[in-house]
Amino acid sequence: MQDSLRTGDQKGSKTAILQMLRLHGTMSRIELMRRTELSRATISLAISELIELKLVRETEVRQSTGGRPATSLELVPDSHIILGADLNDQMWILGAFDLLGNTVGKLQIPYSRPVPEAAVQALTEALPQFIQHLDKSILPVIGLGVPGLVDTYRGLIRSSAVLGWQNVELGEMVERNLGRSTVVLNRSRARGLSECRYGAGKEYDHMIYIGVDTGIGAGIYVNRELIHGAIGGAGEIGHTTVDADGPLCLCGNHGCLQMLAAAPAIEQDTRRLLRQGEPSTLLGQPDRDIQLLKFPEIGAAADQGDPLALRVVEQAATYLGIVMANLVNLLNPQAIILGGPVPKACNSFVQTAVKVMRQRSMNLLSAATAIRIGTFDDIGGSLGAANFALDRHLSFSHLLPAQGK
Amino acid sequence: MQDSLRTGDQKGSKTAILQMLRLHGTMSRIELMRRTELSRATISLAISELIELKLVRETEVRQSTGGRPATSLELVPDSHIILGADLNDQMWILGAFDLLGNTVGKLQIPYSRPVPEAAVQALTEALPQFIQHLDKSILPVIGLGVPGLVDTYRGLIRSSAVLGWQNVELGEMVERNLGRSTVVLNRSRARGLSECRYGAGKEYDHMIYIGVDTGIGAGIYVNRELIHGAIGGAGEIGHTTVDADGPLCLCGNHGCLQMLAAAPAIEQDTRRLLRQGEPSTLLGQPDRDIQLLKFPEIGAAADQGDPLALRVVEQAATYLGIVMANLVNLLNPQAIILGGPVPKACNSFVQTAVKVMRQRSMNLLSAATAIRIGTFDDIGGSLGAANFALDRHLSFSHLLPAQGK
DNA sequence: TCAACATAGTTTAAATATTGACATAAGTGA
DNA sequence: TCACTTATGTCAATATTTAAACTATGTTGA
Repeated sequence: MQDSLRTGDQKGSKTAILQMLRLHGTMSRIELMRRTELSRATISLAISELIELKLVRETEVRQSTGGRPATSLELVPDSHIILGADLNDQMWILGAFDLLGNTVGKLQIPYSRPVPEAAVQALTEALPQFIQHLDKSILPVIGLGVPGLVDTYRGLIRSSAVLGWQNVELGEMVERNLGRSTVVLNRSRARGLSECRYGAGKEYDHMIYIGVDTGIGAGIYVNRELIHGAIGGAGEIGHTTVDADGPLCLCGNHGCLQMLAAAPAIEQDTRRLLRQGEPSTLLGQPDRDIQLLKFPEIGAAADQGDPLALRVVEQAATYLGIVMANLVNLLNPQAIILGGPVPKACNSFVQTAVKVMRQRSMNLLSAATAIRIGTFDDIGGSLGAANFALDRHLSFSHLLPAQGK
Repeated sequence: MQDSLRTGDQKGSKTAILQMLRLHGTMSRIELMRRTELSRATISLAISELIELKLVRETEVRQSTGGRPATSLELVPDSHIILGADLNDQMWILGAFDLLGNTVGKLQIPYSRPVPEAAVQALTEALPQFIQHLDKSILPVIGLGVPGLVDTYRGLIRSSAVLGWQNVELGEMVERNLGRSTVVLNRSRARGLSECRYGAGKEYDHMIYIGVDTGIGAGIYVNRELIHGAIGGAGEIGHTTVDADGPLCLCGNHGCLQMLAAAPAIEQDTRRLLRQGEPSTLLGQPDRDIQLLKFPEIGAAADQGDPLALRVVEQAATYLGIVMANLVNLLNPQAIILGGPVPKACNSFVQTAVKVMRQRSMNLLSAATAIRIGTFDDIGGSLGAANFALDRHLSFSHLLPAQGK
């Protein structure tokens, strides 16, 4: 788990090419030449061998640009399988994926008690049967996306409010039980990585993912790779202070973003206003239990113009928009991907957040920033975690014929 | 100017070794082996040749750790010279540096009129004489650190409030006049790069530089390299919104950090309170012209316990501290370097900013973040710009004997 | 004091990787 | 059709990298 910090060795043109195709998708030989800074001859030779090895394949012949048309190349999707899992407080979502990010297997694994041992045991018991179905070569790594602050370099969950765990050496526990190299990262970062490589962000080299669910998490991607920071904690956007006098957060500070803009905040504000007697279509039948009102319904009401819901949603989205503006000024991303159920279920939330972001960020930077809604649902975390594990561990050395150790 | 995005080609062990020594400083052969992921043999051979070429030298023999002691290696400082310049609204500060970051020449070049042509002309006229003194090999690049929003990939100043310039193709202008490859970047990012490589940040791989002067700018460094973002605008921290109802900024938004925490804000607040008749040691003689009161004096008064000055300084530092806390949560840096005259001249400013930062960021992340005061004075921008030019352009291919093109 | 061990660095032939230069392929437009 | 453009293939020549055996220089403890 505690490899060096570098992602993917650059040794050998074949490795470099595979890495490039994995991170950036389809490319022609000429494009590979430019991006890898290798010669045409080297690329040509290496590609022949990789096609021979059935790791790469030609797809379409493109439009001519005035000469011989280029041929697109991509990884052969069904040559190898990678595994990833996304953890929440009730279950794992385990996924198996090919090298193009397609899901080839998915399984929900509930665990009995809210303790690390139970979670690890459930995963350990379920995995053998899960991978039995997959007759292809499964790479000997697994990535785990978990909520909370994770020291990725040590596979250590430092602290997770969602799980109620502290200092859990999850990486080592799983590695011992599963016998495969294990990489642990924050699940928002994992979900963002799947968007970055295969989803809404796949056109962008520099992007930020923001997941809005019961909390708010983020991932920052530079050149399609995740930024970690000192201990793997980069991206804790949910604890950005947006209102110094705001409500107390579990982290000990006041006015953290996720106390003001995540789904629970929207639900609470809505209930409070309803109790104060404000009119709203959300009341419906008179015996309606306000306590059962959940976000999807509120978001839908806002999109349909219900004034109360709209007001609450816009308030929350404004906070997010301010943080997004700061992100734009600070990191100048090509795109921000808004993921998670809240942006997906509520268009007015997104509209407001983006409007505020555009207002409050520098025009020149804002103009260079695209906004997209996340592509993946609950499988995104597993896909991203699996990819991250591959980033960290193999760099395809396992796929190529052995030459020396 | 519009090379590929990659920094430094990885071709050849010698290039990789030189790059490693340049970015990370002194290292032994074994450490180089680990960080470059090359074999001992390769390192050993390459180092021999590099010593032969007088590009690398052995320095001390270290303490033994239970076996043969390692020998430290570093770049030979006086083998080559790089050039950089830092622009403000009145002059260039031109510098020449060796490969260890030592200043071997410095010159202030005022320019007559506040237009790009005059600035470029002044630089063009002064340079030949400046480099005449330096009898060593001067690498054919120059880096320019300028205030404002810079599209680094195009050498274009998009917009600079300090200079009053818009869409100036400075890179091309200078390149044409000087006949050397020119790289333009924001000067705060340049100043931070000098701290990152040679100054207060040289122990850290992941750091953030914040310069507090008449404005506030920043640079973000991951693995000792500058993060650019989509158009080179990453680091515009001065326009972070910290008080949505705050004063109007030149950028068009309200409550930007640099309107509340930079030197002019401190000066204005102090004057306002003095005019309101608040007691302070700053008044001194009764005929004192309040309008002439400048930051260094206010900072000194705050450090000596003057209540008015302290109050103003602490207010400004609190805003900065909030932004620093957000930076810690968002990027999890190993260190934040506070540069520029304000932190340097006023200890209480720093104390307060750090205190607020520690309060408002996640404990686990804050505990991993060191705070340092910048090392360099006005030469830092030139040094950083020169380094950045080397990062972008040569990667030492010019230093090694030619083999092919 | 000396053997046993630990860490750092060198040398060699042999294996691998990369390239320049030239050849070929497949399109466009007059 | 020819002249031109862009993309790709081939191969001998060259450059780089490595495994493995060896040398060098320290510590530790009987």
